[in-house]
Amino acid sequence: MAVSARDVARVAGVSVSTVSRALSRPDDVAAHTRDRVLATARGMGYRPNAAARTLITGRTGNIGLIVPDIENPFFASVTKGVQLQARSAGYAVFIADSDEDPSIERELARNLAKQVDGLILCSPRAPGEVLDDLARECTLVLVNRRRGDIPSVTVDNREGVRQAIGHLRALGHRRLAYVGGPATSWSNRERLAAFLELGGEHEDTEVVDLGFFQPYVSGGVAAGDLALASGATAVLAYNDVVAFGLLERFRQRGVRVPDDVSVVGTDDIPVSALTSPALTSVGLPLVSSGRAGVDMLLGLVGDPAAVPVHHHHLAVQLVVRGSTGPRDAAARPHPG
Amino acid sequence: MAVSARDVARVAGVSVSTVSRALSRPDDVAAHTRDRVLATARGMGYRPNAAARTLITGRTGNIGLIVPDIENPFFASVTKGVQLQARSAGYAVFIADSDEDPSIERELARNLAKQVDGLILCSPRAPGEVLDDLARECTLVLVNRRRGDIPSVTVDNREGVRQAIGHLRALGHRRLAYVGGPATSWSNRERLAAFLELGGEHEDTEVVDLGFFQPYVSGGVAAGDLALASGATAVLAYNDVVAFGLLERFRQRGVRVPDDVSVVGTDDIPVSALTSPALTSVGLPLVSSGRAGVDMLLGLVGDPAAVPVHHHHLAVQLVVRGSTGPRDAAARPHPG
DNA sequence: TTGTATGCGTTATCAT
DNA sequence: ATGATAACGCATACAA
Repeated sequence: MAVSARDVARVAGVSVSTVSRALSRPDDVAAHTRDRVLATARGMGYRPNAAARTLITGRTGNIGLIVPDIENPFFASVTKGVQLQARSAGYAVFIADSDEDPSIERELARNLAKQVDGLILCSPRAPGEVLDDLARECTLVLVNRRRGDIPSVTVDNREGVRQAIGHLRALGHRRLAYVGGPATSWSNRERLAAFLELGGEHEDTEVVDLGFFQPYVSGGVAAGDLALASGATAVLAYNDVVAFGLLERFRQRGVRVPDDVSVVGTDDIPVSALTSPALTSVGLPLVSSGRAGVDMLLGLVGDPAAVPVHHHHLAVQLVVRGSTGPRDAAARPHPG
Repeated sequence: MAVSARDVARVAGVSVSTVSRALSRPDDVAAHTRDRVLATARGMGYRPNAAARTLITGRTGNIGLIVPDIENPFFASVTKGVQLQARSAGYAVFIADSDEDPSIERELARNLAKQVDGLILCSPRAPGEVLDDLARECTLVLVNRRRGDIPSVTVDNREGVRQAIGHLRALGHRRLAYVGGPATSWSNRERLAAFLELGGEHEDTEVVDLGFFQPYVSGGVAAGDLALASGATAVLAYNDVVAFGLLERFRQRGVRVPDDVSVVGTDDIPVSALTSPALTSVGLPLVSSGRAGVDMLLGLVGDPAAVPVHHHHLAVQLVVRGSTGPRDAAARPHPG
């Protein structure tokens, strides 16, 4: 059986409340008593029972994180950030993987809600109304999504698209295509809108929306032929994984990247530096997003009177690698 | 404020005990009473307080998972398996990321121990004594590592090495090199030993141990030149990420894969299918390992009298892709 | 400064 | 079959 505060009290010759105080409010107890109690506690390997403490204080010292797929490098990186920041603040983290099924995220959230001080929701595809409901039920922070006044951490998708378009135009590309993610994805809606609007600002540049695709390699493979048929010389993909699918399909078709067509991904997940060619990508601060989400959440739970409207918008930075090149590269000599 | 069993009892016109029973042991309550109570509870949005329940039952309904780095695809996949199996069993999972620092894993484990029914430890590098200590303090299952009588889920590393060597010999390779992971890694010790022993069984085949390397891309990059200098025509890497480093360094050096040298990775993480060339890899059942760990753990907590010695050894399967080819390929014409 | 007493929300024991 | 009551381990208000 585990050692309780009562055991420590008995051995140290004090009352349970003194043991409790010695640990949670050391200043309220005499120095010598405190030292003796703490020494005894340590010697006996005493660890306060979290359940009992939670029952009375109402605080758990835990936070919850819900992601669609922990195997997806995007969410793995966000999770990393959450982990790092939570630990440095002394919080433990529950994590629930919805396995890409938005319909169960609500239930997962409610299950966790009772055991955490707050919840971080990284849920690109859950219906907005579900987010509203959950925000009413528990302390909530959205990551990579914004919905009304729910506290959220987002990235500057519009600026990312702007950088990508600027980069491609500087390389001479004048006909650009966008390979979208799921129609229900919040980020995709933002990026698509930005692509059409910002692309349309240039008289000499045409933009093509190739439609919605699954956010997997298969989605990119499926979009590959459409991209070629569109006449675009450069393609921006919803995310890096879709971009990998494009690279794969282009390779199958004998289309060279970047000589024949340039490809830009989004997210800059760690593996994007390793493909061949390495992927030019709109770099999102994934780990930082997780950290910022924790900071925001702890700020909210720390001060219940804090203004519930809070948004954090993080900067993005295009990372240029081998998958983008000049439009006229095909006309120049190349190895092989 | 949240609705408690007391509130439900008042509304339903019964006692708290009946509310409790209606939810946890429905058979002990009259059908019509039960239905009324359950309907009321649902209507009021009642969710039992986990902390209070834990306090009296001693069970949390949670399990803990400790991994060195959630951003590493290997651990992300294991985590996925843990998630899936835990959820299907109605358990929530705490996850702690030690950020590759084995010295804090013990503390992470102890922090979690109080809030979980059992712990899954995926810790390739923690000292064995730490594992022994933890196993004494809480219900523990090791994944991808074996230590004494601590319940564990492992994969057949030896068989994996055997398949890799067999594959490479079938392709005509007779001088094989092994690029190791960290000296402290349990898996690496297993694989290295198997490599030296199994390779030595063939009169006509030489095996070379290139030493220990960091389990990152940088480790593979660092090993690349040694591999070439060793005269080996095929290289087996500690894991896929190290193999990526080899591919990168070989590309820099103008060495073609698989024409000039063949490369085999280990783990078959999802991204290994996406590189160019795609990576031949000893496929480990990562998701299944996580699931098996949960099964084993729940078996242990379900029956406290269960025999504490339990091991699960999972099969591996070499996945052949583009990074391995015949030894004499260089002599044949090739594109370019 | 320290001890005593109360209660957090639930389950378990014992009456009824 | 149901209700009253104690107990889980701790934190806190209050008394000393």
